[in-house]
Amino acid sequence: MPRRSLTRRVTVRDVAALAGVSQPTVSLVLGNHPRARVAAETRERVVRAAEELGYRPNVIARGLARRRSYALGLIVPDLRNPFYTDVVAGAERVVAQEGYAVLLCDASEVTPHRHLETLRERQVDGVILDAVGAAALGDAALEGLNVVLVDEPSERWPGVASDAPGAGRMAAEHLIGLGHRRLAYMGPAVDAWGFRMRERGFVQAMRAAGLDLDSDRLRRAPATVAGGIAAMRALLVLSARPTAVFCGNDLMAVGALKACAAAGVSVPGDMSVIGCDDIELATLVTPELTTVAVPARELGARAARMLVRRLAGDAPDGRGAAAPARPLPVTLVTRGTTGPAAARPAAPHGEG
Amino acid sequence: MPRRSLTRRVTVRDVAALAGVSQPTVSLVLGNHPRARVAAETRERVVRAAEELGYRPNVIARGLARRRSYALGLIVPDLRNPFYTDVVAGAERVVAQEGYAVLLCDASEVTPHRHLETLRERQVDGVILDAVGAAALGDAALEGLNVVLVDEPSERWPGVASDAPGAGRMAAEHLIGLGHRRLAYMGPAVDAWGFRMRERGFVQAMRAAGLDLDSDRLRRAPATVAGGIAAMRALLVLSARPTAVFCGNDLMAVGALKACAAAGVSVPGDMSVIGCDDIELATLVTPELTTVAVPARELGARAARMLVRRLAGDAPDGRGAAAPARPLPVTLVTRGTTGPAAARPAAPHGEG
DNA sequence: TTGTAAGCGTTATCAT
DNA sequence: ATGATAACGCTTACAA
Repeated sequence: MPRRSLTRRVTVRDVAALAGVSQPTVSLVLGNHPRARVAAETRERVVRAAEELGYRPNVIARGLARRRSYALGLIVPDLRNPFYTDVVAGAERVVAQEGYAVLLCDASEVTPHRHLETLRERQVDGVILDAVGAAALGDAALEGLNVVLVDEPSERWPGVASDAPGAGRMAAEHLIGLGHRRLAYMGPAVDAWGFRMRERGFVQAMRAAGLDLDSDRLRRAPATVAGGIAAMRALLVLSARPTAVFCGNDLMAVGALKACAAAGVSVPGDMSVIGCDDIELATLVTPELTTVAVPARELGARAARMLVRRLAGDAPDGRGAAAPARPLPVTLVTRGTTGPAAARPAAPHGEG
Repeated sequence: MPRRSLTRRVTVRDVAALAGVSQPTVSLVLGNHPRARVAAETRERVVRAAEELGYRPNVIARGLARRRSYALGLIVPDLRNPFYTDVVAGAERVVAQEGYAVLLCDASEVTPHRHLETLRERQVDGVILDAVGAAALGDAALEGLNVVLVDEPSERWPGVASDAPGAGRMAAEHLIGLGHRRLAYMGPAVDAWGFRMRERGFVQAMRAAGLDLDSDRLRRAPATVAGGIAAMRALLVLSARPTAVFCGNDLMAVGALKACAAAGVSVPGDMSVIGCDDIELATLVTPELTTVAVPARELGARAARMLVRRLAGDAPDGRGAAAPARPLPVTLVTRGTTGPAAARPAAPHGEG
């Protein structure tokens, strides 16, 4: 076999030589150009030569010449949150099909700014930002990049979003429908559109039902399990303890559950808990978590498709969100952590 | 401000022009070459010019010239398993510090072969393979690549591994120490070193204690929650039902827990369950999962360091595992899902 | 110490 | 239909 693995890399030149054609001809044939006008017989020879030599195009070189890297950046808030790995999976698949590579960036390890910097240096053709606060990034950070936003609508950049206000509304209506009147919300302080809207939708639906969200019952904490634990602990010691709580995401909700268990508060007997996202974990806790399902994969896939399409359409720096795609619907998933409000609200437990 | 964002990209040439020096000089200064011999005053001018123009090096072009891409591939079995996202996080941090980018590949979405192909085309400087069965990949797939293996020791490639046999042994000893005699194991059928060794260590420790692993009590299923559910279901209907089971990883263990709950089998009362990995999820189920902790981040970090070092050392295709680093220690984490064996083994439950 | 020239592997624009 | 030739942006001898 004519493997020349340890020697020099095989280039178009080698292929050209073997096929007995000029080097650019090879490029024409192998560049899978749709309508490359080259004689069938020539093409045949080239292809065969390439195969025989085990030729692999050098994407780097191609990128340099075409002034495209065929690489995309994808920045997510935290890969340890399964929700985002789902978004990634959705995007990755689409993007791979189109021949792009993905530079995955975890904003919890390195700041978005630094990531953007790196991505720029690597000449990415575009960037998907998922809930990393694009607005707060400053215009310069995104200047000249092809950007698509996930879950942070903007006038400036196109993107896709889930129906976050709807999620909050659904949570509230579900709880209120169960007879709860003293509701609470926990979510992160970060200025992320998704969380803000979930909260807003929740509050609005409460208002619509004539209920108020006392400031004591609005807890700010990181959108993690630990944050959920902390927030729930704070809620549990309130003199007017809520009977139900909506958590900004499932991770927090699971933390809330843990805190209840630790405090001997029964769920959903004494406390109803509802999350948001519907990650796999939601079905792994006991009781299983009631939550509002957000289509993570779909979010990722759509964003990717949108970006890829834009790149193909040669809109190098196209401003403005095109057709402001309407939000992806979310759905209530009733499971075991929400139940009817007790006849009379439970008083704070004594210790023991 | 002299921002020329929408115009042509800023290149070394522009910087050279503004600084009034030749283009290679700029390259010399900005290429952060350790001992680049260039007049302090010149360097100063260049740096200032670069800053003023907002110059950003084009990593692609640099790669082409240096015949290096400063990109690494990282292939993991499944990003939905938090264990692997931890490995990724560990690697990512190290690698980012060294100025490399990571092309993340999920072997559950696309075959390792295709990933390798893509990575080759992108001229990655090296690849980290985590438990994707490098041995079974065939020599050609890895030929000419700089490879580091995680959790699959090989004569051919260097790598790092955890003490998988030790994990199995610890699990067995823990269970046996609690008085269990009828043990079971569940793990995937895939030919992955880690799982094989966990199993082997488990079985050996049983033998050492004069116990046998009946084939009925050796269940093969995917290393997922669903797999764990299926495997546990099968165990529960055995006439000689085990009193304790070691699960190949935590995901399976959680599945096992769910299956027990669904069947009304109390854990650890009627069944002890021990997992392996110690992912965050282990502390989120009730009762919390007893497991053997494997240092995921550390595995990723070490592999990355190993690879980066090799690349720096200019060992383009260095064969052979260097110092066959000894395995990273694992530790038993006793939590709530294991307990003493019941005085007399529980008979299979009737229905009701 | 600095500039000149050549080249990295491709693609693109011309003539032919 | 094909083949020279010139980029792409940067690095790296080697010459000045």
